[in-house]
Amino acid sequence: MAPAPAATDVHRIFSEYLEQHGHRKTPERFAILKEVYEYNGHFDIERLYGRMKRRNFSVSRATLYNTMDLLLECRLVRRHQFGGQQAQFEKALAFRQHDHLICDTCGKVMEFCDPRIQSIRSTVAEVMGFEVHHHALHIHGRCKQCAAEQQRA
Amino acid sequence: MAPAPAATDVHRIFSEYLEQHGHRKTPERFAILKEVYEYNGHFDIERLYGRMKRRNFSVSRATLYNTMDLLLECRLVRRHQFGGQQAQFEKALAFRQHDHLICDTCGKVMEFCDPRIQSIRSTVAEVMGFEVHHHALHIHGRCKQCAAEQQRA
DNA sequence: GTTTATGCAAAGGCTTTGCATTTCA
DNA sequence: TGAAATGCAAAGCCTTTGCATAAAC
Repeated sequence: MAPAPAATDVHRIFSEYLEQHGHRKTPERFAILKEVYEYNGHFDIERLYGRMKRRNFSVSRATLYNTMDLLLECRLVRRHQFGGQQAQFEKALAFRQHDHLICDTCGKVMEFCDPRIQSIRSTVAEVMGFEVHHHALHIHGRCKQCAAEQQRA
Repeated sequence: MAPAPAATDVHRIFSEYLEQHGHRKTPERFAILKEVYEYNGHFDIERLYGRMKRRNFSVSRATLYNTMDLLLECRLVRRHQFGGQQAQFEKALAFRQHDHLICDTCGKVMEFCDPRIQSIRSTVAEVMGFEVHHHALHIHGRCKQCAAEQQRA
């Protein structure tokens, strides 16, 4: 597992990305980046919006959406569509590649890693002539706790 | 691979499901089922709506959404969220378990099978104490054709 | 000084909901 | 006949867009 990058690394990566693509370095963009990287786990735009407002750095939802696009572009953030209609985000650095377990009973999202997914990717690339960029494996079901609760009832 | 069930099998499965759950057997429901099973590949609600209207069996969008929920419930249909905001559906019987390759350039969705995904499911169930119901593996990237086109340019 | 980003509010797209009408059992 | 399904339109979310204002370069 790669060492967790410091906040300054992330800042630098974003800064260089903006520079190389002719985007401006606005305080909003860096504030959002910072906020995103202080978040553990998944969050949606509304939650991020509320949190930044509470911390007295209000940004508009439009800017949040725009900036998330930039962060996705430079791979500092990942986007997921777990179930509902709103996208979930999470920081992309600092954590090794992982996939998701989704409890359809309580909505909890857990992470897991399995090296076999890498070999599947390689096989697909080879057999289908497909250039793999990324993947998402979602395993749905019922978590341990919910199964236990069901048992008691 | 299980033999492809005839239309009558599917009809019977749905019929029994409706009966056992105290739902009514309306002509709309069976018409939708039939339409869904005549579809090859993925489709969204709007497409299904248009197709049924053209074939002179108009149903409301509301009924389509309601009926798809029933079909999902009895596992005759699967729902996917590939990229955008609208759900994609496909019939669930007649095809073996498969996963999806999504070309982010042209939007095409292809299918593939890999037995290793089954062992991942088993491992997750065992190690995490998770009761697995179903999964979705989406591999994103660029398809052969789009890669070739890119080459020429 | 230009050009790009921000913020707000309006518009958009997909899905759900409410309610009157119809239909199944 | 009574309960449930249908259809329509309105409302709900999440997201995108348009445009005036503000800010970066």
